[in-house]
Amino acid sequence: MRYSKDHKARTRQHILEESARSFKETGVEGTGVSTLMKRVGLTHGGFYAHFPSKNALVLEAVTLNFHQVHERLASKANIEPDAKAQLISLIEQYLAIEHRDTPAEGCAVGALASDIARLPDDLKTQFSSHVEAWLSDYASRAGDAQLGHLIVTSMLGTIQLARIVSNSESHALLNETRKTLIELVRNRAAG
Amino acid sequence: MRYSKDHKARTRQHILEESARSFKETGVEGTGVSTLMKRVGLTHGGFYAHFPSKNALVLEAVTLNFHQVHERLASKANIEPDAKAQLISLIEQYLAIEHRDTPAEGCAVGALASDIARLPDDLKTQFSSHVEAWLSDYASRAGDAQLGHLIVTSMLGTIQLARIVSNSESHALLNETRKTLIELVRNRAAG
DNA sequence: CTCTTTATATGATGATCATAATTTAATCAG
DNA sequence: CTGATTAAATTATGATCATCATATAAAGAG
Repeated sequence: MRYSKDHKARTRQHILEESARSFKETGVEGTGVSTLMKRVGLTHGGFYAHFPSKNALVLEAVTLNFHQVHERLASKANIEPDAKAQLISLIEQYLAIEHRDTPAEGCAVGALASDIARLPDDLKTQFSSHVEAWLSDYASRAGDAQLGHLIVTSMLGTIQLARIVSNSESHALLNETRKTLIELVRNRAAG
Repeated sequence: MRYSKDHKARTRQHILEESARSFKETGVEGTGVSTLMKRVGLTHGGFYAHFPSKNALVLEAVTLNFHQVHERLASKANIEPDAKAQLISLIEQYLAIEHRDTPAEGCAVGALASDIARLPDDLKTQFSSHVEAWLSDYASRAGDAQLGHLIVTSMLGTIQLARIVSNSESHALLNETRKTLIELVRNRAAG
């Protein structure tokens, strides 16, 4: 069953995208190679033609997806005229009900923070720079490292708690953190 | 091998404590019943004399441990003379390097947020009230729901990121969030 | 001192896991 | 249009998973 030249590359990409979704939905340990390949429409044996191990896939898929999602958020935010409004848009998108309810389409760290923390040290080292980039991106957008980091950590904690607590509490928590963080951005010195 | 009257109760307690540690170390899916029972010093078959299912254990162990750990933090904080100093002590303990480095002894939500979010709905519903109690405890300690919730969400996000990023970044992040949150507590209206 | 009770142990069940060797079949080179 | 190449499928590996039926043996009752 040989396919066209770039078919392999497209299949690889398909595995990467589908696995990112799977990991975010059911966790890294909760997603088996065979289940994953079934979702891609292939049998599990073929997996090892594309990746040397499941862990190699985890690293690549989570990294790629983390960037894709944050680029998606940023591209929408960058429509806003100034840095302050852009940062507010990022906060609003991250703390949206829609983001809470669709972890498979959302931020990989928000969905997988605990799983990532438990990854083997070498994988974690390879991934950590991207999280650090997230922190420093928000620090520079806020014009203030302290505020930028407060926004990232609080958004992360909030979306995770919002996915645990009851619906009414969850709704209140999202709204409240959103309001709090936006207030802090608005009240910061200089525009 | 029958043992003394309350031996079963003590074994059950031992399973609860050891499993909480295991879950926080290697995740819910990463901890098998047989591995767990080995840690307790028993074979895996006996598990079902104590719990109807692994999920039942997860709920009970995580709930119990969550309370135990937060009571431990509170009892140390309550040595402080006033509410403000107590809240600051809670923040300092939660964002300590020691807490980052010993997830097995630390806050269950901090170690298992992603896993808890993926639990079956009925378990999540049973657990959610305890997380809500955490939020409202800090809200009342801060005398301000907005500030209390900002503290909890930011502490949670911070400890998780601190367990992912590189050591130097991690150290800086912990120190900074600690400083930011304590500042916010100090500057709040009224004492 | 024997008998019943029951806490723990043993061992089996069938599922699913990650990995990999082998086979099949479709494309491309000659 | 034949033959080498190779993407994907099949099938096998041995480990581990959650669960449970059965066996063992020690404690407490008589």
